[in-house]
Amino acid sequence: MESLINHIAVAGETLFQVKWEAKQIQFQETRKEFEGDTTLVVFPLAKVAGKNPEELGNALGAYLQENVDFVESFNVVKGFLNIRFSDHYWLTALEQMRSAESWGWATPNSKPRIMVEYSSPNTNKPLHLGHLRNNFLGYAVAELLKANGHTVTKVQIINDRGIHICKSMWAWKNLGNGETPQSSGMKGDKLVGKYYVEFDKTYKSQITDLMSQGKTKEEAESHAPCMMQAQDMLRAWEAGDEGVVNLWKTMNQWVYEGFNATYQKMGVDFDQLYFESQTYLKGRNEVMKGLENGVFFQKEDGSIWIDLTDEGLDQKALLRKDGTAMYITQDIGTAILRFEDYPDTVSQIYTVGNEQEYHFKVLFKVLKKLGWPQSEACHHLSYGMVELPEGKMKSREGTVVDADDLMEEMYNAAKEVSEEQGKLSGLEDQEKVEVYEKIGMAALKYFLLRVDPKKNMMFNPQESIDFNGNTGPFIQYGYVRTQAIKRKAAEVGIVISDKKTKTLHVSERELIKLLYQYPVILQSAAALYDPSVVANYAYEVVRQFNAFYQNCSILREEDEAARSLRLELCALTGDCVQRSMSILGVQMPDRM
RNA sequence: GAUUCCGUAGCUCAGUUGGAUAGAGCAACUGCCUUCUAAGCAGUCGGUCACAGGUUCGAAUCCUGUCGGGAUCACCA
Repeated sequence: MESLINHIAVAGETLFQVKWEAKQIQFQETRKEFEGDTTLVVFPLAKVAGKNPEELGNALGAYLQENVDFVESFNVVKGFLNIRFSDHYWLTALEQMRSAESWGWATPNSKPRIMVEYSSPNTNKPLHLGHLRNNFLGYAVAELLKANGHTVTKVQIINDRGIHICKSMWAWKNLGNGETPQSSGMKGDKLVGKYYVEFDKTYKSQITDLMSQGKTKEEAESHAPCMMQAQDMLRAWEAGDEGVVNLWKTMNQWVYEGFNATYQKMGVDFDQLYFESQTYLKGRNEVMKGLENGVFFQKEDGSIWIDLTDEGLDQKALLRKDGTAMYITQDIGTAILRFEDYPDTVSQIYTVGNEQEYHFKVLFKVLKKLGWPQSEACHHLSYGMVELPEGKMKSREGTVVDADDLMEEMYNAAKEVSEEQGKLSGLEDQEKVEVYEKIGMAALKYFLLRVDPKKNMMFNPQESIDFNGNTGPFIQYGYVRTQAIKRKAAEVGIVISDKKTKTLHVSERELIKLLYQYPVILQSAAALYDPSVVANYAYEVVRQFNAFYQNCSILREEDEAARSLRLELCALTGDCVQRSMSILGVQMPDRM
C-alpha cells in the first residue's frame, strides 16, 4: 500500500509534471459491484493536474499496471480507479499473517500503563442491566487497550459509604429480625437491596403521616423519623461508632459476596479495588492543600470552591461548609491515590454513564490545577442508557432488569435452543452446561457491545435471546465450524502441506482481505475506546467465512495445495475471531 | 432557558480524514441439507439519511437555522 502511494506520486511527476500531496492520494474500499481490491479517488488528483478524471484514471491505471508488480489489472468508473492486486500479493499477505505471533496484536506491555475504571457500584442494591453495559464495556475497553500493547490496570471504586447504605442499615436494624443471607437463603446483595426498598416504603408512609398532620412536603421529607435516624447513623459512622461500623462492615460484606458471585458469572475481573470509605478523607486533604496553594477559594460560610469560569465552566463546590466530603471530593482523592499507587500511569479511563459528563469535565480540570498533568489524557468513557420497550428502568416502578435474573434467562434460552438442535448429544452434562453458559453470555454481551457506546440503546428481551443473524451465537457458530474442520482434519490425517497454490477463489480472496485489516481495526477501535468496532468486524469476518465455507469445500478438496490454503484460512479465521471476541469477554465453545 | 449527545428501512443497528446506485440483522416472502454443523448460505421486499438552507466537482458525513428525543446545569450521589 505504501509503495502504491509512492508510485502514484512518481507517476504524477513523470506523466503530468505535477506534485500530489499525500493527502490528495485517497484510497477507499472498492464497492463490491466493481472489480478491484482498492479504489483510488481520482477527483482530487485530476483537479490539481487540470485533467479529466476519467482520462487521468486510465493513464494512471496503465502506469501502475506497468510499473507495480502486484497490480494485476484496473478499471475506471467515473472518477474512480479500481485496482486489482495479483493473487500472489494476497498469498504473501496470508503468509505474513500466518507467521505473525498474534496477527494484529501489539507486543504485550509495550506501551504505558492505563487504568480503566468500571462498575463503581453502590453497596445498597443489586446490579442491574445498566451495570451489565457498564461492566462489559469497561472490561472490553481494558482488553482492547491490552491488545494494543498497553499495560492495563482494571480498577473499581466501591461506593461503600454514605446515606444510601445507612438507609439499608436502618431498615435491617429495625425491621430485619436478624435476617442474614444464610438464614434467608438470599444472595447478600439482594438481601441488602430488599431492606433499601423497605426503608423507602417506611419513609414514604412517614412522609404521608406527617403531611396529614399539616406539615409541608419539605418539612415532612426532612423530619421523617427514619430519615433522621439514618442520618444519625451516618454521623455515628463518621465518628467511628463501633456498633454502627460493625453493622456497616457486616452488611457490606454480604453485598461483596453477592457482587462477586455476579461478577464471576459476568466474566469480569479487577486488578485493584478502591473503596470510597478509604479515599474520601484523602480527597478532603487534597482539597485543603489546593486551598492553601491558592488553587481553590473559600466562601464566607466555609465551603470550598473552584472557579472554572475561565475554562468556560462555572464555579463548583468541592467541600461543604461543614467540611464534609462530597461526591467530587472523594473522586479527587481516589484519582490522586491511584496516580500515587501507580506512578507510571499515563491515563485513567472512567466508564461511567453520560449523565456524569459535566462531573468529569470538572474533575479533570481540578486534577490539572492540582498539578497532575496526566489528567489531560484522562477520558470519561461515557455511555448511553439502556432503555426497555416499556420505557426507562425505574427501581420504584419495579421495571429494573436484574443482572442475575437476566443472565439466568439467557442461560435457559441457550439451553432450550441447544436441546432443540440436539447437536451436543455426545457431551457430558458438565460440558453441556459450559456450552450453554458460553452461548447465553455471548448473546447478552454481544447484544450490549455491538452498539456505539455513546448512544442510548434499546434492550428488547425477545431480540436479545435471538441467536440468528448479527448475534454473539452467530459468531460462535462460525468459530465452531473452523474448529470442527480442524478436528476432522486431524481425525482423517490431513495436514497442512508445503505445497502452495497459485490462484485464489473469490471468497478466499475476500476473506484474506478482511483478515488483513485486523491490525487497523484494533488500532482505530482503541483510539475511539469503542469495542463495537471490534464486534462489528468479527461479524463481518464470520459472514465472509460462511460465504467461503459455502463456496469452497475444504477437506473434500482434491488438490493438496488448495486444501492446505483453505485449512490455513480456517485456522486463521478461527484465531482472529476467537481473539476478537476475547476482547469483548466472549468465550468460544468448540462445538454447539 | 443554557450546554451537550442523538435523529439512517416497519423494528434493532452499521456507515469517522466529505466520494460511486446509503448497508446488515430481525420481521415478511423464495430457493438450498444422501456432500466439512442449515444457530448457515443465496435471493425478493423495504429509504425524502428528521426538515430547510449553505460550502463544492461531490454531503448521511462539514457549517447555520428549525423540529423532535435524551442527559446535564445542587454544599445529591
